[in-house]
Amino acid sequence: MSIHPLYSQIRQNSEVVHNIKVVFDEPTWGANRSQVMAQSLLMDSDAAFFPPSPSIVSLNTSSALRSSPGVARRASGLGRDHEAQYTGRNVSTEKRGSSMASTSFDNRGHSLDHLWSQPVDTQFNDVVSVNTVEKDQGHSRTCYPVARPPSQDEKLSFSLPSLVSKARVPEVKNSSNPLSVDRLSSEQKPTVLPSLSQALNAPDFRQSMGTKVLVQEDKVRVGGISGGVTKPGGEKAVPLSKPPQQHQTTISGPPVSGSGRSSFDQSELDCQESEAEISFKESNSTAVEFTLNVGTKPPRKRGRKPANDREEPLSHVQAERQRREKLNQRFYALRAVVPNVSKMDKASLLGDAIAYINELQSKLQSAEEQIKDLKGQAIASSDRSQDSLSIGRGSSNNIPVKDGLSLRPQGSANSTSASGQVAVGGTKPTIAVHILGEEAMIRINCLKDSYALAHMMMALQELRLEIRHSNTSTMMDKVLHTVIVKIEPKEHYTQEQLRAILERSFQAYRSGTKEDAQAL
Amino acid sequence: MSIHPLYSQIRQNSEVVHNIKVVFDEPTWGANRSQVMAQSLLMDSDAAFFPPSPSIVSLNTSSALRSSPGVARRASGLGRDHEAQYTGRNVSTEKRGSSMASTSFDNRGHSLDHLWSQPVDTQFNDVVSVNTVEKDQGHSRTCYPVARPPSQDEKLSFSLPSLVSKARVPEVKNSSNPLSVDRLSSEQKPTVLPSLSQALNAPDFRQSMGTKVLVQEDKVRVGGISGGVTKPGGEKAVPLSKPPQQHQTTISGPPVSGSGRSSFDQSELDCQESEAEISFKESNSTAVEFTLNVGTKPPRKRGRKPANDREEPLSHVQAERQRREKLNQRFYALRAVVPNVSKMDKASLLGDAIAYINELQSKLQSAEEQIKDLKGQAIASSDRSQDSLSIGRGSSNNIPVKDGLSLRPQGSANSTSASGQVAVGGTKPTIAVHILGEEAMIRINCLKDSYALAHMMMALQELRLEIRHSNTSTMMDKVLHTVIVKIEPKEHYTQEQLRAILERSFQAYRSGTKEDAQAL
DNA sequence: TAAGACACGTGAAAC
DNA sequence: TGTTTCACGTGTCTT
Repeated sequence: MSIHPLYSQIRQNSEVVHNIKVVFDEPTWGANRSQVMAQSLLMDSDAAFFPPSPSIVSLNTSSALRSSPGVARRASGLGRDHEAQYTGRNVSTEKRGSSMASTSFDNRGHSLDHLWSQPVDTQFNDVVSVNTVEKDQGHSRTCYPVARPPSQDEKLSFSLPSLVSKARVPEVKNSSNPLSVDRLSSEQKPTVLPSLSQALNAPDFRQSMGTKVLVQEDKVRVGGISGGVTKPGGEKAVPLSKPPQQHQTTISGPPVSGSGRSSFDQSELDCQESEAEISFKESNSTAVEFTLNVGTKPPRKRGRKPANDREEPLSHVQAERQRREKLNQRFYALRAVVPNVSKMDKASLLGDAIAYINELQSKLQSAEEQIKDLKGQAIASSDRSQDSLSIGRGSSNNIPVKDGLSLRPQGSANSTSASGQVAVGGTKPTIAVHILGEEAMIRINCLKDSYALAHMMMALQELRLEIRHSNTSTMMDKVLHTVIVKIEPKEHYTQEQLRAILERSFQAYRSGTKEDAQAL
Repeated sequence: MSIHPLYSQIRQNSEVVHNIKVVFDEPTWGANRSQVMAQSLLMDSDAAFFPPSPSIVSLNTSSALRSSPGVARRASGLGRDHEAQYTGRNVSTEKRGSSMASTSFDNRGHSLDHLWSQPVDTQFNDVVSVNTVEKDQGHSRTCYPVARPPSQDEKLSFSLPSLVSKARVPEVKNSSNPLSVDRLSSEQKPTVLPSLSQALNAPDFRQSMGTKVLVQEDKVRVGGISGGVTKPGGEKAVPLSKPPQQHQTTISGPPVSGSGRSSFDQSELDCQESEAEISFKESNSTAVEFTLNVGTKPPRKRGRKPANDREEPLSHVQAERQRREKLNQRFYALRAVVPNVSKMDKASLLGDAIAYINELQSKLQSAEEQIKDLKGQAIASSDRSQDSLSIGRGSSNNIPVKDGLSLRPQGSANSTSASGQVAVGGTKPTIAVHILGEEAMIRINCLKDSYALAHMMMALQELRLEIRHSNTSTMMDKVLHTVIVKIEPKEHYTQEQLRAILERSFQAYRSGTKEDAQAL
């Protein structure tokens, strides 16, 4: 084939940018992240993970109980780590392509992480990063820094002379002034850099942009071509300066091939004219991709997507980014739940998490065994006590007894329950009682409005059943209460008895409140 | 420069493998993994991570309560998915480089994953995977499928003609006969494939290996070079057949540069002769890396690391690989300890792990409380039985609730409360309110007997705050209620307001009931 | 077919 | 100083 000739030809243009891909995508990573973020992290896309229990709660409450120090340390560590990590990441991200960029973030306390998954319209980022991605830059450079055979045009589109990536500008790591640019950015689209080359060559242009738009600049030391790119503020970025060299500029419209699954996949199959082309691809949200191909090959058709291979990678990149983000989120969440993780790197984090899980498991196991033992013991003793010593202390234990009174079956007593939540009798809550040893698990399933828990609590109170643990979960319009109470050994109810009692007293309560309400 | 000449020169050899890196690493992913394996995984190099723990415990208990369907689904999926995923991954991994391989695993239930980190002597794997990694294969292919300029030798070492990767052999996904090879394999080291080429070209040689050694075969369609590699059964794999072409074989010794932090880092800086070299790198345990470089460049000095730039990237690559491996190990280990993880991808795995940890935490907490209670109770009862056990079974135990009412105030009665928690009015419960969005988290910390939850519920009911979630935990004589309520957007309380309201109404309740009680 | 998941190699950066 | 970690873009494969 004519590889040789082509090759030499290319060689002459060795300094030319073969392919420049500019991606305008918000970094989405805030410089400083706070605990808040951690929380938001937990609740992000898959809330499913954290079943009924709001993770936050468990965090503060249970873990606090369990290992406060760890938590505290974690918290501090978390903030720091996050910050460090994210800033780090941010920076690296910007730099990645080959040139540089700085980014700003809003410090509003909400994490930007979820931006990616955000429906776009709601979120706008002040951060504009112009990411010039030369595919295979690293590789190309590594392999053949100077010249490459043109063998395939499509290939060509990917190859980029390594030389390009050398010039770099000092980057702004933290744009300290976040300014509430979020909303503004969309308006600012017109503020485009005049020309790419200009942009690229002006190390400080960023300042001119103010906090609003931050552009990574690329110093592309290509033959004669300097691609101007900028201001993707809006959805549609407009290429201001066209590279001097021959090329067709193709601006692909809004995203066409969205994946559909992820909230944002503004993937787009921009046309890739093989020869010289500028494809401007902008994600439906903020990410804009600008591809400039100065190929040596015969001009590709201008139609949509030659489908050679370009478009794929694009949305692919986004998808991958998303995936990474999600994964990282999980890591942070994990960091949050595992005590003593502090700074650790991912591997260590995982290791710690595993160790922690094992620890918990073993502890739990031993605890359960212990419980079993104790219970067996208790039962034995209670049996004994029953038979013989059975106690009487009748009324016993409640100090607070005083209020206990209301218990009266006739719910009339406790007028206070104002709500009058018409807990209609119609939907009678179902009450299930399960007695195990000296504990009973009571489950009440009822409609949300019935305030069954309150009534139940009152009933339990009157019955002098000590509440060991309770849990309430709502689902749709139903609510499930689970209460674990301690039953005085002396009084052994059967499950059915207890259930009947509860139901009655519960009903009494309800009717009582209703009456009260009506009465009032 | 002499690029042209070089280029053409290379071109002639376009079909030649520029760089072949063969990594002897066991796939480490068993086709079918069992729980057992998980444990073994955990105990691998960092035993520290996994204390005494019986890893698999709670699966059925708590989760069943919470989300049985999900669990069920997951569980069922587990077997299948795991297999699929792992086999799939395995395959893909093998294939990755460019050529092919198949792998087998022992099905004995132990995973091979930990081989990497294993001290070798203890563990031997029957599984041998020959992984030919040509760096940048994908990239190279994309760019210049056929020929590349030799520009830099160092680059060269990484580049590999894409052509190579096409031929592929059917792979054995599941070696069905695991045979207890583990112990045997160490003995079998001698069983090496005679030559790489042979091994590579014989698609069925695997059968010959029997169940014991399974080799992924690579069909490297390189010019004349076929690299033969096999049988790493033992610690040190011995390169049997050397590629026909010129090359220096360098076998680097055991790992040199351990990171020190993680228990296992068999990182190693193998010497990388740039030109033609076979670097045999074997991790301290089982991982052996075999690198064959057929460069076009002038022979680099054979000394250690020319330090031009080759060693950096190389060891870097190695290090990164190692890191990834470690991370993956952790993932697998995690997969092992977390129940119901099934097929999940990494993100989901992490999510599940987090959920599981939360679950364990809460369970453990409640279990501990229970234990405490039980113990206290036991003590109390023993005390009681001593002191007062006398009494006959007074009213108690009667089914007929009716007596429940006996409740009559006058704390006098409460002698029973073993703890005698004088829930005096004195100890006012502390109420904390935290508003987040349209939800508020209310925490009440009070003495166990004060029935604060009942009161609080009533108060909330009156305030018409919808209860989203509630949780009650007891600890010693204290009880912590956590309630999450939904706040109607229209009525925006501040935290303090809400707190005050609650406190007031709560107090009112108490006094009210108290009054009632007194009144009665 | 298109989307998701993974591993890889690489540049940058932190301890 | 260098080892190690990280994120990224990409290719491959699976579903």
